Amino acid sequence: MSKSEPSHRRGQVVEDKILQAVIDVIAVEGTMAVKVDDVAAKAGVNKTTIYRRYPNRDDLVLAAVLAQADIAVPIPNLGDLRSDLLAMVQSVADTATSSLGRALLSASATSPELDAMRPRYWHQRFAAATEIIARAVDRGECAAPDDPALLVELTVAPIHFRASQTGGDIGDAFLQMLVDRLVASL
Amino acid sequence: MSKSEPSHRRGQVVEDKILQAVIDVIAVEGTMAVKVDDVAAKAGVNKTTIYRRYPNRDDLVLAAVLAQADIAVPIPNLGDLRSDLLAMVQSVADTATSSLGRALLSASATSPELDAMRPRYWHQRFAAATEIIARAVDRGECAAPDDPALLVELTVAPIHFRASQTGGDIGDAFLQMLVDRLVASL
DNA sequence: AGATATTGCAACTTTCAGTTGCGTTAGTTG
DNA sequence: CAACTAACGCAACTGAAAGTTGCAATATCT
Repeated sequence: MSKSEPSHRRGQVVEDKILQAVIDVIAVEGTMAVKVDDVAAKAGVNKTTIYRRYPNRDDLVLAAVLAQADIAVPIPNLGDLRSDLLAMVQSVADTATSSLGRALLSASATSPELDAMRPRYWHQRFAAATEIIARAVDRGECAAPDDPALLVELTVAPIHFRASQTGGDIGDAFLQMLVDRLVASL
Repeated sequence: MSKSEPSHRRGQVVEDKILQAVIDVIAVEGTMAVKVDDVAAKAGVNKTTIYRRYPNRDDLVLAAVLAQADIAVPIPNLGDLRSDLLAMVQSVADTATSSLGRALLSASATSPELDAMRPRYWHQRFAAATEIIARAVDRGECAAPDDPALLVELTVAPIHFRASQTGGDIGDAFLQMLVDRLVASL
């Protein structure tokens, strides 16, 4: 057992630099613009080192994205259902309009691995949101809904839809309207 | 006036073959799988000819997708509100799940033309859907809503959301639920 | 038929992904 | 501190696909 971490690693430092370089590129030019040679240069690392850690370009991009997505989605806790929902919905709107968010969440034009990652990301968010609702139920603010995840989904979808498709305005009025509809159905 | 089309063109025929070849590939394997050499082969045309018409690969794909997008969205008229809405919602689901539709509607910052086209596409669909509702109101099936376009938007968004983000199931049950919620709010 | 635009063809260059062998550096252990 | 070893740097590769160029062949219009 005393397997004292066979880690010979100066690795973690290098890995962080690499993934950060990838994220930097994605945020500005999108996932398609990520070139391994460029990443190596920006990270001050040799191309070979990258390929030693990630079998191919797609896996590299995926790892970077996952590292970003893993920063836990905060669960607002303001003590009031409407406030919590508004904070969460605002957070969704922020990522949906940020260039990094758009790059990460744009379907197609990416790798199958990224496609597989999106559902996990959203389930994470849904879990956070249902937690909000569960707390409100505990406080006696409202009745427990049949399918809280679905309600959250129907609330979040229009935000992403406007951001990625219609280009419609995503302002306070819109977000409040969505929250109102969710609360009304409780 | 007698500008008798300086067209020396045997071109239109060739152009159609090229774009059709691109569409064929997209429909099966997606936009990423489109290789200029392959397209040239499938279209029975030389690679040079393609590059004489389209400056680069992206513009070629874009041209093919835009040509497909111009086919008008049909407005179902089955004489019943629920039936019309279901048909329309089903049509949205079909395009959202087809690889051609995904190519059209995926938000990739790589083509401003596509970005500009998406809102128009959806407004066209919204117009068709509000037409459906307007007819139902005329028939006395329901009251006229404040903002029919918004209702349609909230109905369509979850479909596209599941198709492009969560990968959630888009079946009859889901579509009917969406339509039910729309009808209920009339 | 003759002029001209369009296409075919082949041999390029360029870019980027991914690989390989070997030398070098930096942690780990005694 | 010395030796061992994993991780890294370096350079020169291969391979696939994008994009280019000059010239010959062919279709279309007048």
